[in-house]
Amino acid sequence: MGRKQTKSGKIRLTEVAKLAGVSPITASRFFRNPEALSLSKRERVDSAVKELGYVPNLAARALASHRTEVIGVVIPSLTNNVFADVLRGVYDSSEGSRYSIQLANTRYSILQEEKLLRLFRAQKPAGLIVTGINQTAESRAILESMNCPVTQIMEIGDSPVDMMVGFSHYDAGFAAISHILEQGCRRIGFLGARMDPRVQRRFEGYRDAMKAASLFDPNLVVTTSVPTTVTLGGTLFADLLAQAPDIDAVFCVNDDLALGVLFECQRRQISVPGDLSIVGFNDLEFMASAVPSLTSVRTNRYEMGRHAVTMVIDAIEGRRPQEPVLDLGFQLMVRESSMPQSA
Amino acid sequence: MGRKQTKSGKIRLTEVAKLAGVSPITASRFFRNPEALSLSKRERVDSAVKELGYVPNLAARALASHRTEVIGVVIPSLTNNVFADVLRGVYDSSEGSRYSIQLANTRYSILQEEKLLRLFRAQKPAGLIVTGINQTAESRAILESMNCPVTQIMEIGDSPVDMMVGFSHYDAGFAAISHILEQGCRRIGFLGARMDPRVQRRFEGYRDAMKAASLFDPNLVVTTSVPTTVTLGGTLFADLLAQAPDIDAVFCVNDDLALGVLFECQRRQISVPGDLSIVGFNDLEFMASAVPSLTSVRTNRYEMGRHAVTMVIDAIEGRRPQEPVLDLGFQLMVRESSMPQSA
DNA sequence: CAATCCGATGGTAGCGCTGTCAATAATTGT
DNA sequence: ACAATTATTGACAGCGCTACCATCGGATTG
Repeated sequence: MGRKQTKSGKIRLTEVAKLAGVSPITASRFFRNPEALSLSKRERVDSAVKELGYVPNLAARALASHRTEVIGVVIPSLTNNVFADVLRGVYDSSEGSRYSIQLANTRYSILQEEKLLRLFRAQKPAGLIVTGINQTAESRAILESMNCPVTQIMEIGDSPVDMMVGFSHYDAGFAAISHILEQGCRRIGFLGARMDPRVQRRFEGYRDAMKAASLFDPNLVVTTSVPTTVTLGGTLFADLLAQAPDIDAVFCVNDDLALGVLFECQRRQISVPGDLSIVGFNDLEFMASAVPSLTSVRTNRYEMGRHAVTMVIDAIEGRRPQEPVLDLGFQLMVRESSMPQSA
Repeated sequence: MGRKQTKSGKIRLTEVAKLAGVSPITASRFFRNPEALSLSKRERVDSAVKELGYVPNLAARALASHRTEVIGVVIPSLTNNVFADVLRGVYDSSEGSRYSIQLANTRYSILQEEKLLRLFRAQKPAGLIVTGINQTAESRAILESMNCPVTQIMEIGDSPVDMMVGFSHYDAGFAAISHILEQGCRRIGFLGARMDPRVQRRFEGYRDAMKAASLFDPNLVVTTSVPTTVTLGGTLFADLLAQAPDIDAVFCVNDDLALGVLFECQRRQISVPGDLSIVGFNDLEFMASAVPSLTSVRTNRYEMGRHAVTMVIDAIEGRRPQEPVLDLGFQLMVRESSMPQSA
């Protein structure tokens, strides 16, 4: 594939153009808008590119054209499975397009997010995807000044910076509790770790559902700011049991905690769902596989990633959606762990 | 922070220099090597930058300096927890440095990898981190021609492109089997999914350990090219039982499979470790939490990410390690699932 | 057949920054 | 005190590409 690029002769667009017998600008157009060339020139440039092994210089392109083909993606965590799925959607959607993805990780810090956005600004990205709706005022200002399409993902709210894809965590939390209540449970515990804004809203759904049934009790709530793990699920559950020994169900803000609760139940010989119902959140793959299988709230994370990228690319290319906020909803996946009668 | 950057007046380094009363080149040095400026100029430039809200143009910088401050990272999967940990190390190490990370995902395809490397070449990254040692010849050629430090991660081998951080998957597989044999098991099954090169080498460790004990039997091996899931662990285990009902242990190439096996055992009332020992690989967090707790091989993924970045940055800045290949080893984490006597 | 339009192509002029090297100021040794 | 050295600073040119027009031939039209 192409003659070795010797030290002596750098291959620039000019060299390609010379070999193809066209002007540099025509060679340039070959990459950006090949249809604009006549067939003969297109072929001549094409073979010159291959012959010389030409590699375009992205920095020069960006400088001259005042834009890049980078879509920035800002997420709070790489370790969290939830974002892995979103990212899979993001990368799947961006592949095949001309755009490449630049990832940044806030570690759940809005100050870090602000810093990263500042960094992105220097890169003049073609588009941006950010997580959640709780940016600092400064972050919002940066986003608004950046002059490129922006999509907020994971949740939806009233005042999008630009576009949004997500679902209502409040509604999802509320729906999960409603389901548990329907199963006849009354003392429903709440287990929360890393209380980020979305988890907070799930809690509010829990709280309001419980209040509506006149069953809310602060003793039923155990939370921590520590990052989530399966082991932590067991620990929090032990704390909950100490506070409220009479619980008959637990709602966990994520599936790792739920699995930890299940293991702790096995350790303590607590029968699930006989003695205790368990409901998780996110519907990770293992939930259906556990014994008993674990109820969870399925969130369409992969689709979220896909849509976010598609919306951004469409907007970059002038095809703005008529509706800037896209609600992907959620599905309650009812399984053995919350069906006492089926035990 | 800085006056709004109005449409009319673009803020370039020139503007900053003018306001600070220095030449543009001095202002430029302020960013790249502040110690070279006298204190007074440094302060003047600093306040001019803040006053104008100057944002450097990275493309111009890259074009003029012939380099970028991007480290490319090529991994096969985003969904796999294993790489999430590596990436955490990568991002942790790169933070605070001047370098930013550009991620690319091959989806376990070496052709996709080749394509991505070609793309990276156009960006002239400052350094590169790639997964594994099984690149295509073309990929290797690209890596070698790229003229920047390269670190191969996840495993180690004989002919590094440049540098390496990892461990021997063969040794790890061999060690896991040796441990199971020591516990008195004889019919040890092997469960493998997505047989990538590293998984393949774990298999070779299994095979040789079994052969050394004259216990190898093809009927004990069940593999698939399907990506790994917990559910798949259960399915493969069912297949294994059908092939070899007399097994007394299972070695799973990763922890998801191991968890799936555990669940399947619970479903079938197979006592672990009484009837069957289980050993996983990677030592994900939940392994210690499961009931019974699950034996696994701990791999130092976070450290791998950290070291890879550190080595690359050091090499970029001229501090090459004396030893280009770094073996991070592994630890066998023996837990209840492989200790029959303790049951 | 002139007037008009359109598609294909090229010339010119930078984009915003930094490498190189020379020039100047500050510091040191003897 | 003066040369030699070292810290600071600046002038100039140009990185490789594309935006912006201008051009030019040929097709279309009335």
